[in-house]
Amino acid sequence: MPNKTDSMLQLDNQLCFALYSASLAMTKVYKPLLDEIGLTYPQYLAMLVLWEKDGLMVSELGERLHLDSGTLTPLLKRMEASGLVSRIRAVEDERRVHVTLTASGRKLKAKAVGIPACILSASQSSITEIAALTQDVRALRERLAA
Amino acid sequence: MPNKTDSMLQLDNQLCFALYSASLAMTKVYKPLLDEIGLTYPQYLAMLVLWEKDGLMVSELGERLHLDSGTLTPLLKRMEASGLVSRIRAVEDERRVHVTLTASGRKLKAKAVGIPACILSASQSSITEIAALTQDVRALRERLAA
DNA sequence: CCAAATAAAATTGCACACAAGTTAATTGCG
DNA sequence: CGCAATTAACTTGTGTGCAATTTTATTTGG
Repeated sequence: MPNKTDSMLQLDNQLCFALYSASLAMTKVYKPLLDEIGLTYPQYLAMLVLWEKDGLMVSELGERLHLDSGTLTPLLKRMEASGLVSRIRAVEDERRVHVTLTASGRKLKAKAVGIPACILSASQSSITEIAALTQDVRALRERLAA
Repeated sequence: MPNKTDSMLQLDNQLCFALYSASLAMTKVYKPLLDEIGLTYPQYLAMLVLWEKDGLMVSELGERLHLDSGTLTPLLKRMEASGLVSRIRAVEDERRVHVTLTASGRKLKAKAVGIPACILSASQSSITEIAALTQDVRALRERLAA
């Protein structure tokens, strides 16, 4: 007979699995859209940050994305290799590296503007629902990270 | 001045990023708990499935976790190497591989029963809130995968 | 002023995810 | 029956995530 312990360990009762699989499903929806503009999904997130505010340090980008330099350094090197950003060591403090969009990187924004609407459509939800869920999930993340 | 296009491309308005960072934050909360019982996070998810129903084929496990054999085969080999499961080719159809818990793998469930309560505590939320959010996120995943 | 502490990136090693292609077994159709 | 199509798992190659360590630069305390 099923008991409370079993129920707690059931995959389908796990918020962690819902988040995990929803995040992977989201990545798969983005994949064909991002392939067209030559970005991976984490690279797209980095570009969103840089389109908002250019010239951030690696560590500032990391705070924004909640990722560390072990993840970002190779990712940014690949983005540099594909001509989207420049990585420039700061003259006033040579430990720091500023990540700056190239002209090509800035122009890419024009090709990305249609993506959010595609995702909204794929989600088959209203903007209101999505906004509410976004807030709930963000609030959860903040409590988990506290 | 900020316009609608900019707003749509803002990182903080993106459900995708909320899910992505919440899922990674969740993994970090599990990490120390799973380290104690020698599992990684995806391995823990696989064990949840097997504790519910043992002896599944690789493809059945994949359907349950929404992962393919390219991910599962090496993961299951590592779990086999650590003595938690056996991978046994079916005699009636030698393409199939059944994944079966070892005695050690079954015993591990007793060490894992406390984990959900730890996670609930870390989430600083009520069971009701978590259950509701789980349903919303699961429903989103299903719409995205449709 | 200089050694120790600190800070920012980069590096290394491991474990996912997943696309694409391979191998081996089974099925189904003529 | 024979063979093409299909299926299940495996393999290969790329790109994350992240812990742990290293490198280089700056700051700080004595």
